[in-house]
Amino acid sequence: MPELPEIEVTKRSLFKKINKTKIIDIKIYNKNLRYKITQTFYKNIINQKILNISRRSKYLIFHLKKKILLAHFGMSGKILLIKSSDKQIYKTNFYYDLNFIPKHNHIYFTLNNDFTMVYNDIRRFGFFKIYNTTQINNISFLKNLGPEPLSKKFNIKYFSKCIRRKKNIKNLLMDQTFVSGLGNIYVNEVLFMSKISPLKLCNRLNETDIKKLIFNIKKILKISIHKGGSSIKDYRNALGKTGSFQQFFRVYGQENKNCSRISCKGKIKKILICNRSSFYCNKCQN
DNA sequence: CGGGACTCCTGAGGGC
DNA sequence: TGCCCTCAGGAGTCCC
Repeated sequence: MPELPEIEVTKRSLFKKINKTKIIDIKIYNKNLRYKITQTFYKNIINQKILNISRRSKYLIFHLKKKILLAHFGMSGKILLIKSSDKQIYKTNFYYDLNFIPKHNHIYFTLNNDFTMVYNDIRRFGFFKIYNTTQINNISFLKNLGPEPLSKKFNIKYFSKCIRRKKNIKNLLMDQTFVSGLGNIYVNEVLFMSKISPLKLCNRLNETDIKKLIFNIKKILKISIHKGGSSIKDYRNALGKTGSFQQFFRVYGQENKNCSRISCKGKIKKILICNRSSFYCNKCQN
């Protein structure tokens, strides 16, 4: 599920429902995520209150009383809340029945307000890790991340400093140390909106290009968050609702279709860049 | 430094 | 129905 908008939408629904609650039970059904769940996982976070829930890039951060619980969803991870006393609303599909443990539900966190937070991840590329609160500024996964794309730090001055590298723009935008939170879908859409080829080299971008890229990155992320993220296969927010931004994709997954720009007679092409699919219009993206 | 190939893992979908 | 192949929102490593 995992690019910035989907994590942000998940964070917001979690914040609304389980912030300030206490973790009163943890059940681990599969320890083998991206990193193995350690023996001390349970004892480190049991009976701790969730003081805050935040997001950095594609990471979710649970600020507990004594620990930091860091989560990353990989390619297919998601978090779902089950409310045991309100099955009428929340038992909308197989993820939601507390009496049946589906194959890919790996961790259940029972909270003291009747909600259970379930981590589901088909491919198990996601992970949970625990840190001491004093380590918050020293977490390796967070330390090297570039600025948040929606922050003021991500501006023309910063961008201009980074484009002297002889690298293509697709890879620069995918590089989490340059800007953190963009993934394959949104990079494709941003480049289309900016009329820039994914293969264009960074050192050939002019100031207009940079302005367009920054503007479209911020705009597309904001719209997607507003639409509840993109549900391509089965992304849901923590309350089981799908997002709708996938209806607005103009290039991602649109191979061989005509370009959606009225005046453009181009076709959407698919190429591989660093083994990831890149979709672009062969006419209007240069 | 940069990028291509490959890895982790499971499931969906297409072709035959 | 079944088998085989390719591909998928991430990200790290190895190699040239």
